[in-house]
This record gives sequence, C-alpha cells and structure tokens, in this order.
Amino acid sequence: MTSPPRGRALRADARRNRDAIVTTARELFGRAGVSASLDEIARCAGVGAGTLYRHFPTREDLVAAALVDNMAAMRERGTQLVASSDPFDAMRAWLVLLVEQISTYGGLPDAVLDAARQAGSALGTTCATMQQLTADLLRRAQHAGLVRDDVTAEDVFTLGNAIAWAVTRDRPADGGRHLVNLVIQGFRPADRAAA
Amino acid sequence: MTSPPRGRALRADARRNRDAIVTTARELFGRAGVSASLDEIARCAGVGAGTLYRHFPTREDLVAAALVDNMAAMRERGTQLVASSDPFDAMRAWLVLLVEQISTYGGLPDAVLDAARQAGSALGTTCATMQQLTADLLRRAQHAGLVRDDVTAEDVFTLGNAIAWAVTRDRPADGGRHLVNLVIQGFRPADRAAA
DNA sequence: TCCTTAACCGGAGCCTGTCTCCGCTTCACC
DNA sequence: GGTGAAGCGGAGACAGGCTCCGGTTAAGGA
Repeated sequence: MTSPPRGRALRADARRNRDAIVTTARELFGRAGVSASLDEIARCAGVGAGTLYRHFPTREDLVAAALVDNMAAMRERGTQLVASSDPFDAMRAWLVLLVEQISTYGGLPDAVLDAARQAGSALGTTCATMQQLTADLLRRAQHAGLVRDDVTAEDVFTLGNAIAWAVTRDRPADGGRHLVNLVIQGFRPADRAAA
Repeated sequence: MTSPPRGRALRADARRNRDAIVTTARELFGRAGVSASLDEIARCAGVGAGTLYRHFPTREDLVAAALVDNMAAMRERGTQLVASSDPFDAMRAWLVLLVEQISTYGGLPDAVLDAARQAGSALGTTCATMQQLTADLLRRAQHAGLVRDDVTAEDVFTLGNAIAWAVTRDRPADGGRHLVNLVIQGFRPADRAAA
C-alpha cells in the first residue's frame, strides 16, 4: 500500500508489521517531528522495538519510508514543471512545492540536508532527484534570462530547505508562500524586477 | 569576566565554577552544537552535574550565558547601523551580522526562534532586542523607499534565522553573505532593482 | 494435512543523556 | 576560630536508542 518491498517479497506478517509501523510513524512524526521516540512508535504500532529496527535500521530509513508517496508525487510534478510554459513561474511553483513537502514534519529539513550530503542513504536518492529537478528548472530560467547567473542550484535548494525550516517552526497560514515569493524576487536579474 | 551575576554577588567558589562552566560550554557547544551533553560539560569543567543545573536550570540559560558577549556587541553594532547613512546597506550589514552570530553554534537558530516566541526566557530578552533593531532598520529602509512595503520585520528576522540555520549546516566559506545578498535583493521595490 | 525451516518476532537489557535530591563541604562574616 | 548560609557533587531515578537471541510462525513441499 505504501512502501517499496525492496528485494524479495516480505512474508505476510512482516508486511503487515511494516505497514503498521510506517502508518504509526507518519502519525507520531506529524505530532512530534522526525525525532519522535522510535520505541513509542513501535509500541503504538503494536510491535516490539526489535521489529522496528529490523525493518528500519536507522531513523532515516523510517523517515524515508514515511515519505515515499510524497516524494513520488513531487518527482512527477517536478517533471511536469520542467516542461511548462513560464520558466520563472515554474521555479516559483517548484519552490513552493519543495517548501511544502519538506516542512511536512518538524526536523525534516535537517534530515533532508543531511541526506543530500551523503548519497548512500534512503532519503539520499530522493534528495538527489529533487536537487536534479531544482537544477534543471534553474538552468531553464537562467537560459531565458529570467534569473541571475550567479544563482546556483545549491543556493536554491538550500534556501528552499531554509524556508521549510522556518515553516516547520512558525507554521504560517500560507505555508511559506510569502517567503518564497520574497526570496525568489531576489533571483531576478537587475533589469527585470517585477512585483 | 563573562557573565552578569544577577541578584546578589556570588561566593568566590561559585563564581569560579560558573565561569568554568560557561567557558567549557562555549567549547563544547562549538564542537557539538547547543545540544551537547550537559553532564559532559560539567565533567569537563570539573564540577558535578548538580552544580551545573543549579547555575543554569535550563539548557537555554547556559546557551544565553555563553552568548552574552556576542549579544552585547550585536546590540551596539545594531544601534550604530540605525544611525548610519545608507538604510539599505545598513539592513544588509545587519542581516550579515545576524546570520553570523546566530550561526555561532549548531542548533542555535532553533533556540533563538523558540526564545523569540516566549519573552520570559534568558535568550528571550536579547532576542527581543534583535527583533526591535530589525524592525527599526526595516522601517527606515521602507521610509526611504528602498524596501517593499509588504516585507515585515518578522519576515526579515525569520529569513535571517533561516539563513543562519543553513549556514550552521553547510559552513560556507563566506559565512552566508552570498545568500543574504541574494535574499535581500528580493526586498527591493519593483522599480529599483540593482545588482 | 503435516513437517520443516527460513524468516520473523519481541522484549530484556545495556548504554548514554537528563535532571533531582540530599548529606557533606566551604566560604564569609563576626 | 566559630557558625550558619551558600554552595558542592555524585548517586540514582527515569527515558530513549539500539542489540541480541531464544521463541514463534508463515509458506511451501511431501
């Protein structure tokens, strides 16, 4: 229902437990952030701690599992945006989406930046995709002369995460849209400012 | 030497211990962020855990004590900037300073935003000062027509903290100056864009 | 239907960190 | 140098992270 059974198929009880853990994790991560107690997640899911750790050796693995659906949706939407008409608005929409998704759970921006740095991890691969899409969208906007040349893909990704960090803390009603609009104006070349 | 002996003067041994704790805290906070082990700080400072907790009932109290000098310097520099010639450059300089100071220790941006929300705390009062200076500098730039009217003091403070958060994680060589310059361009009114 | 076994389960237990409590020590003042 | 208040410190209670291993169970063949 929610997760990729990597390698061979899981036994029925294992799959059941895995799903229960992921569902419970989403619940508790939402309430207490990604640093929610793993033992408590196991308890609430009705399994032992050992079971949780066997399925998800690290906290990051569990976080990644809790987010697979979101990440898949993001990749799809990002691919659409790369093909859309207005490169600047595409970047804006992408940043809004990035901020929205990365602010899903408290502490997630930290996890994402950690993962972006070390490619091997579970979150790492999805992060790489997000960074790739960010770079593609940026390059397109720059080629169209809509974004300054000294803006790098890393700048954009970093600022997206930074805004997401702020959003997880203040929970503004607009989900960070205002901040994204503010920041993205700074990307415009000097001769093309717009409201 | 470093800290305000609130209330009556401390006994000589108490003052000695307090200083040792603060000095050690700066060291370990610098290495491991503001979530460094308090017991370890006590151990390294050569005091018992009880002593540490008596002087600094909460972690935030210790963080605030470790930062008093920085905060005093900031207040002074901020006051100077409010009286300086170019309102936009003053804001830029202030943001650079804010980012630099708040990125002193890993995890500090979180602590600052927490403190900014609840005025009672030790960090809270210095945060209030920083927010006040931010608001003053912003208002001045807006009156001069150099910053858009829909930018709020909260936006500026939040973005400063967000950039500081990014800086604590990536430690860019320029201390976040590039990001500040990028973001602050977005504050300019539509008819006044500049590189 | 039963048997076998690889896969899986779960919680006891260890480690590290937080924070409190209270008997002992030391400073400061007379 | 005597006295009392101020201060000390570490044992220990508690919580979370993570592991290890004896017991359990699903799944597939006879």
